[in-house]
Amino acid sequence: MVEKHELHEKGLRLTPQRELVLSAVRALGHATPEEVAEKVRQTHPGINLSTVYRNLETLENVGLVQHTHLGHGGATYHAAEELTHLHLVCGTCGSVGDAPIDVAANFVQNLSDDFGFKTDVTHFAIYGTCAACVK
Amino acid sequence: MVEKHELHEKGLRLTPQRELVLSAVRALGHATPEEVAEKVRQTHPGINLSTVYRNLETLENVGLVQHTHLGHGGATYHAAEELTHLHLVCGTCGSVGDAPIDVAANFVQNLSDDFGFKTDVTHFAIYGTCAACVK
DNA sequence: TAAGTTTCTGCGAATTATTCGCAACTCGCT
DNA sequence: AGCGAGTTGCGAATAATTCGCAGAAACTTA
Repeated sequence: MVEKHELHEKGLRLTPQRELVLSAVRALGHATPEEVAEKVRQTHPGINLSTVYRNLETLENVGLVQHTHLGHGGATYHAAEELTHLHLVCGTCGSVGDAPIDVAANFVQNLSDDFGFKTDVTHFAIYGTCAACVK
Repeated sequence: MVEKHELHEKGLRLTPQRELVLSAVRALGHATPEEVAEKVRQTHPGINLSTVYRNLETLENVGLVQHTHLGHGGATYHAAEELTHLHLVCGTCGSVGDAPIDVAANFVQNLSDDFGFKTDVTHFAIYGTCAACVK
């Protein structure tokens, strides 16, 4: 249980709810708080939405989870281990595709060279139209 | 009055409120609905927030205005003419910097070639840390 | 340029998303 | 076991955005 360590280091506890939220995020790939709650409730109906919100926040502080803004309103969360790709959000159908980070390597380099801006590639969503919707 | 034409073509009307919202967006560069409303109210206090929301939406449909998600929660709006730059959002200080579109040209090309994904460069925000905060 | 039609506006209420306060509970240390 | 601090559930509080309506205004046409 890797996460136990991370949590205890910061005086935090490993509760069943916290574990469930984390594994839901891992299972879902990327999901909104609402979706995480729904997933968790499939096995543990009693869990409160507030708890999900709070745990997502806590897990993010610890670095086990991270969030991204995928366009519309809400944030979506990912497990930290899976942050090895970009998100391609389709404005037409709403789907979220993945692309390896290195497609952006050049771009990130440009921003760094020209503006001193250090891009957090994993945190941003790329907006456009997916291949399926282009037709 | 260029916008009159755009509106009438789609059976829409040019109302004072609509004009005010548009010029507020143009004056502000980029702003949230709330900020637009505030700006408009400096000269015309009676304007309703709902009206601002509705007009931003309408103006966007017509193509005079466009919105972007700059990270946090809400959308921010820009005049269509000014959409010639990317937005570099600093996660540390919250500032929004600009960069010319062509820094991303290569990146956009990659996504198109490799994934058939047509990126809307003007619509997304790039998240990271600005030069000032890197130090 | 007056009348008619249809889109807008203002307003308040309804939604949706997220956060808070608090008492009861429980995790982890001793 | 027992204690103290972090957590949970729950309901209420906020914040952000959307809706429904009735009256007001903007085009169109004659």
